[in-house]
Amino acid sequence: MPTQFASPYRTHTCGELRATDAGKPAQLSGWVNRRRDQGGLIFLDLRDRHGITQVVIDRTDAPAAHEAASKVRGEFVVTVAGQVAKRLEGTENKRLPTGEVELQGTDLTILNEAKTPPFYVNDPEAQIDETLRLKYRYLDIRREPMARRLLLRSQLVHAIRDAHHKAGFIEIETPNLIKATPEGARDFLVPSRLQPGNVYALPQSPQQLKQLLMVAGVDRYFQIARCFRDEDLRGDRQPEFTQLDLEMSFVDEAAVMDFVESMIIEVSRSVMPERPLQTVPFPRLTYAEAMDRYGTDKPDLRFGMEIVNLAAALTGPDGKPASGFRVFDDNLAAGGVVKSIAAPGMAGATRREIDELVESAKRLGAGGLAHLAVEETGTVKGPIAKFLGDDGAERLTAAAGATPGDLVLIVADTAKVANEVLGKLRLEIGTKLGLADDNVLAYEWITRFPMYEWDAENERWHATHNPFSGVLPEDEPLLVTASGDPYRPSPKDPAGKARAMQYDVVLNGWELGGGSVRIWRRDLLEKSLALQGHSAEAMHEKFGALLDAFDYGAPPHGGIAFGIDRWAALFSKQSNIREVMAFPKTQTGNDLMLEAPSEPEPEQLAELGLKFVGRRGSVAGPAGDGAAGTVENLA
RNA sequence: GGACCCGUGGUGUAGCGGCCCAACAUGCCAGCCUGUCACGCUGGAGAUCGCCGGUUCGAAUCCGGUCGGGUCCGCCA
Repeated sequence: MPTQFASPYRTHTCGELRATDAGKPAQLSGWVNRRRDQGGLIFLDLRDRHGITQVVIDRTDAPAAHEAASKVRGEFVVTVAGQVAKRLEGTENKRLPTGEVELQGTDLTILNEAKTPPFYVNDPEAQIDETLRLKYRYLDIRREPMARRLLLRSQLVHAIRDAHHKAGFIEIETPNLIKATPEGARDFLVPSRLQPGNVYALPQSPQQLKQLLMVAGVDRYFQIARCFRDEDLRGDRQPEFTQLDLEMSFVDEAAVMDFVESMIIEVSRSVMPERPLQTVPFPRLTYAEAMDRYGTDKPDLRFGMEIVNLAAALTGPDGKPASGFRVFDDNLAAGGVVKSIAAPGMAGATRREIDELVESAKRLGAGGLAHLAVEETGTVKGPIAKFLGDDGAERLTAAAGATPGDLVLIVADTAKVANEVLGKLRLEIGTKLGLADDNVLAYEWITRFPMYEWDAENERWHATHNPFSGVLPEDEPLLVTASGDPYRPSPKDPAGKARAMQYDVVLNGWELGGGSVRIWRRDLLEKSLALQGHSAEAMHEKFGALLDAFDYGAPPHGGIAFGIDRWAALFSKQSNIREVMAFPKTQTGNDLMLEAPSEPEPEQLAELGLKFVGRRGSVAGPAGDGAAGTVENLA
């Protein structure tokens, strides 16, 4: 009978008593969820994270307990001893797992009183201002929805650890006080007291450290790692967040992806057994395919509505554009594309709905948005139908894959713009029509990303994912510049066409994780870093440890990193990762509960050899002069 | 750095130029009630409408600024 939670304060939790326990003595402790005072009879719903159990206290049977119970209010912490009893016929509560029984309390002690809480702790449905939830996070977590999500997150992390240990991974912690890396996001800096004038940086990820662990022969490493990035916040971005970070030695892309996919499947089935995996094994799309068919590198595959290229349906037998509609023909002749999506069941869209779509398309960068409705009879209607002719219009909607009832939306523009606009419209319409089943888990791989994007401002190539990603073997000859000197990159370099051994995991349209097989040869890494604008001296200054390590025998290696917060949010059907973090920050980086960030003590600054040359008020303090919060070093 | 939205008793909302020193629900307090479970009934307290300034005879309501929160772009894997 005693559970793992049994203690001097309780024999059971508030979620476990059942009819079979009737007649047994029991003691429960918890928070008062609700009190119903019937006069001579007081009912208390006692709550802990395991559930709710009804306690009944009878004035004639237990006068002292009744007296104490009459003083009890919501959120008081109490302990009640008594006997478990089956409820009277007809008074069972089917909505509670414990609803067949009640604890007939004979002794009640108030362990702690509670002020009236600032919001309804006992109402899981209540809409509460997020400021209040964050300020009183300990009360918010007491509520069922947050408690459930944090439990789910714990189960997720547990399952991840299990899967990795089983597969021979070693969990290794890497430091949080490391060296600033100029790559990627802005670093959080931590001034050093022992060495005034110098700073540590908090890791944006353990990337270099895990590669060094591979050189160290660890072979298979993983970590549930806290990462820090000093960038502006979003619903899916916090300044500190948690990654599943892993790296493997003596692997190619397939080996990493195979393990990761099996790990994801195992974790998903164990943590979310009731959520079906849409496709197993996971679909694999190249970056180029994903952009072509979905207009994004993280397509939501829970619904179709793919982007279709209409060129073939618009050209005549001579291969020249001949649709009859100038906008299409001219754009095709100029090397552009004409692409479409078919919105199911939207043929009857009102003028207003269509105007809104056109408006969206223009806002997203398209010159315009043409549309054709395929009526139930098969007749094609729309403002551009008269240019295309009956035949042309039907050929076009057939090519678009439209069936009766569909609305075909067409963009004529460059491939880049057309894909992007239609991709976003696809998402907007899919959301509006509820095409995505929110119960399904649709994982997919996106592979073969371009190695680099041209950074016009800094005249260099910029790694699309991570500066250490390896190039596909067949593209290795492309890692050269037009000038022949890797230290003089230009936008015309063949390197712009090189593809990386890079793979992303996408879940329901969210980028869950990304990784690559790394460059593991010093000469190749130096070449790639040169293309990325680093001089020989600079790369040694910034990545010296890794480059040096490669001189001592680096194995081929690769890995991946996952956003644990996003994974937990998707499992919880939440669109905001704050909902799966115990103590998140606001969009302006404030912790409303602890009131951080705050002003340091002058002595602390002095010890660090720092002084503020301008400041804004802290959360608690008054607004300052608004000058930038720059720091001057006194060392 | 920019755009947009929100801010009214403890909580969630209504009111959007005079009918409002503000309404409704819930919560809170007191009393009554021995089978309730969102218990019920009776009574009561509680907000000068985020803050500052302006327009107006008159501002919760209109305008400007500011603070706080959110969504998005830039930024960021």
